[in-house]
Amino acid sequence: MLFRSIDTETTGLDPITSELVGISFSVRENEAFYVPVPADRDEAEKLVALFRDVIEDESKMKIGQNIKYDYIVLKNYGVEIRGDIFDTMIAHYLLQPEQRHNMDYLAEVYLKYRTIHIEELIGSGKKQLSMRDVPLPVVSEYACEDADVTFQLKTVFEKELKKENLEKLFYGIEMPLVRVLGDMEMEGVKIDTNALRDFSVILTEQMRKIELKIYEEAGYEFNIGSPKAVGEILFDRLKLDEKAKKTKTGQYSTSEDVLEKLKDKHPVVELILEHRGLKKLLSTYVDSLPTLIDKRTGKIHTSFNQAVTATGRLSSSNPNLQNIPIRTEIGKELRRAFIPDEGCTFFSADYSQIELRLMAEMSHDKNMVDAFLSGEDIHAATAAKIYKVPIEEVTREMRNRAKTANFGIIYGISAFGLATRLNISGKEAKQLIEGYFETYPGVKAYMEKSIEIAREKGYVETLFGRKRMLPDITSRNSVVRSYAERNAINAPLQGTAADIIKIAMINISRRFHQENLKASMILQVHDELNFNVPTHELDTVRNIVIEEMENAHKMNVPLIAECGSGQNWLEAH
DNA sequence: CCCAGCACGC
DNA sequence: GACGTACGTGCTGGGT
Repeated sequence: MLFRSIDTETTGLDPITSELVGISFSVRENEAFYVPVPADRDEAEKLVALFRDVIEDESKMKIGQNIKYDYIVLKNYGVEIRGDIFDTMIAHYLLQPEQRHNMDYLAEVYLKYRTIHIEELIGSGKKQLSMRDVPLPVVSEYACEDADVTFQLKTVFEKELKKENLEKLFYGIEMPLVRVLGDMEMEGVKIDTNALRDFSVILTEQMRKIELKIYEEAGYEFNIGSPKAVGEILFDRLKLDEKAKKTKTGQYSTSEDVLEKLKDKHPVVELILEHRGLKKLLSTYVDSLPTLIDKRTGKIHTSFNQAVTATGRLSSSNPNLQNIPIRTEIGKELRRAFIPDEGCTFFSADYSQIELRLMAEMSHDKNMVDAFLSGEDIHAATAAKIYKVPIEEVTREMRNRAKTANFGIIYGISAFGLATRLNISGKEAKQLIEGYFETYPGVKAYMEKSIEIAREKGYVETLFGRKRMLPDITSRNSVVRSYAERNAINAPLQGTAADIIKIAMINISRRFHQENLKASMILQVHDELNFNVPTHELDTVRNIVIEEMENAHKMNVPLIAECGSGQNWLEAH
């Protein structure tokens, strides 16, 4: 056989820390083998090594359900899954991005077969067993079933991928990316725990001071962390707004934009906002990141999920390293704690305006294409054209409005939405949009065409054929329909940007190996890549990364990548 | 254990 | 008249 499915049973969910319990294989339908792995680490590695020829055979395709997991676990035991791979989870993600992709579901839908669910073996909740405590015949049956089902799903999905024209995207981008992501996760990111400890002390002190001030100003003590309590204080007791906005559950809304507008009415409002910001910073990042450092590697290992988002982007979890603060002065300080290894430099590169460039590229709008070709500041150039002034005479206000309009366009704008964003009247917003479409008529046509395509086919596509289904595009409910229409505009742009950076990641990883570099890619944040680079390799790495990012896909509108380096993420950005 | 509300990123 | 800008993850409070 030219391919085989493989599945590992382990002691947990995290591939970095979990230990192998067994490995199952299948090479034909309705047949599978299970190899139990001893708990003793040395014994285990010896046993796994016996399967090196099978697992590392370049000529055999390896089939797996979420095979990045098995790749990481096995690599920790000294063997590396090589050869082409076929991930059934990701295959289904390309076929039905917004459905579920777990094996139990896939087996029921595509094979009409109900699998043994893991909870039936190890239970769930607090009193969950380890897979190691499950009797051999039971775990063997379960593991073999998984390998068999995965094998059978591959037969179904390879045909579907072909039928849906998704083969290039699957075999050319998503599958090569699996190992790249696995390597990134294993590499991890180093954290300066001393810096975080100091930062925590400062933030906690500040928060305590603000807390006391809040009680003083409000005249009451209440739970500042409870939106319900905050709403009652602001609106029932202090009566800051007679017709306060309520959430759908009937509670007062105390969201940032609501509080922002109440700032002038009472000094407590700004203090509450500050308190919230600090609390978020502490609980989500400063105090929690150190607890997530892996004892063995001394680093943080996120997991990059390749089958979650509706558009093709990656997501990051446990912890999410794609939402580390950058906007506020105090928040961005956190990035000082993300550091390179000894003797290394933190290197960061990001695409400049990739989604707007793709709007220019895909719409062929002459004015927008020219603006990018001439290398102008795109927001200033947009403002100059809308307000019909020379680019030198564009004010900050004009540029800011044009910038918001540019962002709005990518998301599928409405006049009301733009008005709220810019705090201007509906009429002014409408005029701004009209000016925008006069400036970029091709963009307007492209947006209409995207919606038209969605109506005709029921889905939209990226440049690389990634689909997003939009059944709601014909809904009689205008709210539901408008939502689908915005997705019809946004998904091809956001999704194509995701495809392009994935290509860049694969090519960068290949170049690093080819050129025997010790540098490693460690993070992806949608349009940004971060690296841990031995300092003497910095010039080489910079050239490779910029070259591969800018040439990931040949376009008429140039793709530009900008970069920086330093002793931490903040300095590099 | 689950959901709502909120806040962080792109 | 309501709705009102895409895509995510994590924490806390508060209900069951």
